[in-house]
Amino acid sequence: MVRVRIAPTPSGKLHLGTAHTALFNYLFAKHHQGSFILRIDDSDPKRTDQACERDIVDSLRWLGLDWDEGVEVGGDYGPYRQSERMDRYWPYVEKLLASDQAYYCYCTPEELAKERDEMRAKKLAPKYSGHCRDLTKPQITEYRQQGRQPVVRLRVPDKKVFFVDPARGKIEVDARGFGDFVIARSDRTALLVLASTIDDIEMKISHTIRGEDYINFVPRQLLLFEALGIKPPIFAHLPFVYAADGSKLSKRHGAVAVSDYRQLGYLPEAVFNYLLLLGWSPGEDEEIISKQEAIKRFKLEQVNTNAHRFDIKKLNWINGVYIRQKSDKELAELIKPYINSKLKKQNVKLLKIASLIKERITTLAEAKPMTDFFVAIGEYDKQLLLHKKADFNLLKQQLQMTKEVLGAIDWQLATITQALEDLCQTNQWHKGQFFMALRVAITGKTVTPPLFESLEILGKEETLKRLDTASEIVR
RNA sequence: GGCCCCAUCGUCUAACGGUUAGGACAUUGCCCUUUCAAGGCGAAAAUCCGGGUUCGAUUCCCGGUGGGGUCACCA
Repeated sequence: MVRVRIAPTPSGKLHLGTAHTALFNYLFAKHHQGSFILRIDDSDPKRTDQACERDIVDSLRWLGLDWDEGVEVGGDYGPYRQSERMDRYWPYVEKLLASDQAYYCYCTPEELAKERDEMRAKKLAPKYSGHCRDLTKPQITEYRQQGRQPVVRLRVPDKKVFFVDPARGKIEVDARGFGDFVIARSDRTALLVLASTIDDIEMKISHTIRGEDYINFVPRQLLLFEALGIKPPIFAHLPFVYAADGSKLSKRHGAVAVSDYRQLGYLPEAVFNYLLLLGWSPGEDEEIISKQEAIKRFKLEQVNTNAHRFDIKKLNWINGVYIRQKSDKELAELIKPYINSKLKKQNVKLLKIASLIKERITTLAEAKPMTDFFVAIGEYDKQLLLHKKADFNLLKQQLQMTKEVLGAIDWQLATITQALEDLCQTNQWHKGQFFMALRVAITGKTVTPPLFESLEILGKEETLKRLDTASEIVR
């Protein structure tokens, strides 16, 4: 039975990198009809923020990465908040102490720091010397009398440990490289290595799929599993997602949280699809791929282990693809939070507007600047009205005649189109010049959705009014 | 510094040891077109370097270089 988990720390909003890891865990679990578990690692109160946990939970749901067990859904292996599991770790420590696989270390932080500095000075890997490994009874008594509060260290054997990462192959590390490490603090609380290992054991995790920064963590965990006499899960590691410049994706790059992208008007399907392409390929030319298809075809073994760079342009393209796949009705709903509030209630208009802008926006937020002119027209430079060698006299004439023609017709797209095409042709006006002038008069801008359709939506009255305004400006 | 991971167009990637090294985004040319898009057809663009193994290396091995990670009573 496949059981995987993600264990984010609620110290920030759901980061794209965490979402990437969550996605791959999700796909792997679903592909194998297994369970995807959400555990919140809030063991450190200083790094815990309710609002962040809320954001993480909401963002995962928004992306469609629903978990089978965990925070807010429950399950048989809870609690799923690490802060509620703190008392579960010490018994394991006692067990290790009793079998002499772990021991108390009385060294002070100052002594340890000094030791590390010395090793660094000698260009050696800084690690614990093993000073308290085999203390005699009198020594222990003396340290206790000095009031020293001991930590607990695992007795690390001199040997190499290895594991097979499904995506990377065999990874071997010499345990002598890190020495006896601390598993419990002097106040008897567990460190991450231990807490995480025990949580995974108790939650019967079969595969831990996480960021590559944890590769160096695995040997320690393996040793812990061995000491505890428990079969370890399979460990797989995903590469990081870096910013476009190759540095770490951080706040100075702007939006780094999934919710930031949601707010900017990206669709969950698009973010899902984009993240999927970072490290996994469908192996054929088509890159737009549905969640169902991804679940069906996902293989951990074929995950690419290169570092990834986040490419906003590709995300934009994918987002545009998904926007175009929406029906007018769906898109109308989606853009509501972004557009001028006066437009929101006009459902008939909105449907037509949605169809007009569908091929022109890459994010939902872009709907606003593109549709604002339907509500009100801003001031514009009268030079904008002049296009392709036109002069103000011609322009005045064009505006006047347009107004007369449009004022006399039945307000429908077909008749509007007919009337304006005819007008342009009979007077032998330059099409580009004439229609650009109209466009500016009606919208105040040179880049807009299609003109005739926009007029229809705007309505006769407002159109004629704007033509008047333009005439005023020209005069 | 020790250890670990990684290395194909600018970016994301594909290629049982044999391909004109394929695709996508971005860039760019043309077409369509009343703007902008969308769409169609093209172009340019890559196997980090050096040794092996092999009839033949993008692919396997070794070394180098580069990038990243990790070495706490943080997570």
